[in-house]
Amino acid sequence: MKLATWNVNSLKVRLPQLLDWLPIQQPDVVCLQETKLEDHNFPRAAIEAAGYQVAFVGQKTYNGVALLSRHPLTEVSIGIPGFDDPQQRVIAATVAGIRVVCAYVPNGQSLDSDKYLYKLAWLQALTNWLRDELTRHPKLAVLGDYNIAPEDRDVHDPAAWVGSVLVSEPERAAWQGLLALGLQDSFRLFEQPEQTFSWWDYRMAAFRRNMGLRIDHILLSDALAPTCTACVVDKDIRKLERPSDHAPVVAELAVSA
DNA sequence: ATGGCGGCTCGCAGCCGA
Repeated sequence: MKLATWNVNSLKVRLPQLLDWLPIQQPDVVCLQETKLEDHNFPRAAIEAAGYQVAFVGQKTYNGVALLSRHPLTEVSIGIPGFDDPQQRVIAATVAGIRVVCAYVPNGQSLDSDKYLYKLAWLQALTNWLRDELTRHPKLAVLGDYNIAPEDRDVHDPAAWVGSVLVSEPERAAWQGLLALGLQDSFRLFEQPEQTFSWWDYRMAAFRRNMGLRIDHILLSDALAPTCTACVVDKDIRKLERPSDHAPVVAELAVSA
């Protein structure tokens, strides 16, 4: 069972890349973020023709998430229950007995921004919800763009990023709060090349110079983590013309679908 | 690194992302 997450930064623009990529990686489940599409514009037919069921929720211009699955997708839920949020950032479903949550955590903009306070409140709401969700679904996977680089080794130049959004202590504390629920960072279950990132700024030839951050993650519950056999960042798609600024993260589980 | 890119919008400049 292969799980993937990818912030596409506009599914309208990235759909051809997605359709090319699906048969190459052959993921069982794909979580997409920043689809930036209203539901009536979602390319359902093209994705179903590629062999995937799909659940999605979106809005114009910003945000928007989708779940693709080669297997039946049940118990679809949208948003964080009890957290009133006009921004479409969460969709969840059950696939082959695994509860899969697709999350697009707010960016936060800067530490003195109202958006930063929203980000921290949002992360607290996510944490509270996942605590409950884990009691209902011990086999839980939370994939998405967390907009948090958990440690300095997830940052190309930690000194340059001190005091910045994505690396601040409150954000990293929120990340630790998620782990404390009984979730594990699948990427760190394995030996990994140093300077492995999942996002690179479009500017300054940042990708070519590998000036990136690791902010896209696959968290697996304690019940699921022992089944994980690999977790990698798939950089190939970031090398294409007109790429997303994010690369997909892919985890393999030794469980049958 | 603090810009420089790229995506979006009843666009033609400004906002946002990260």
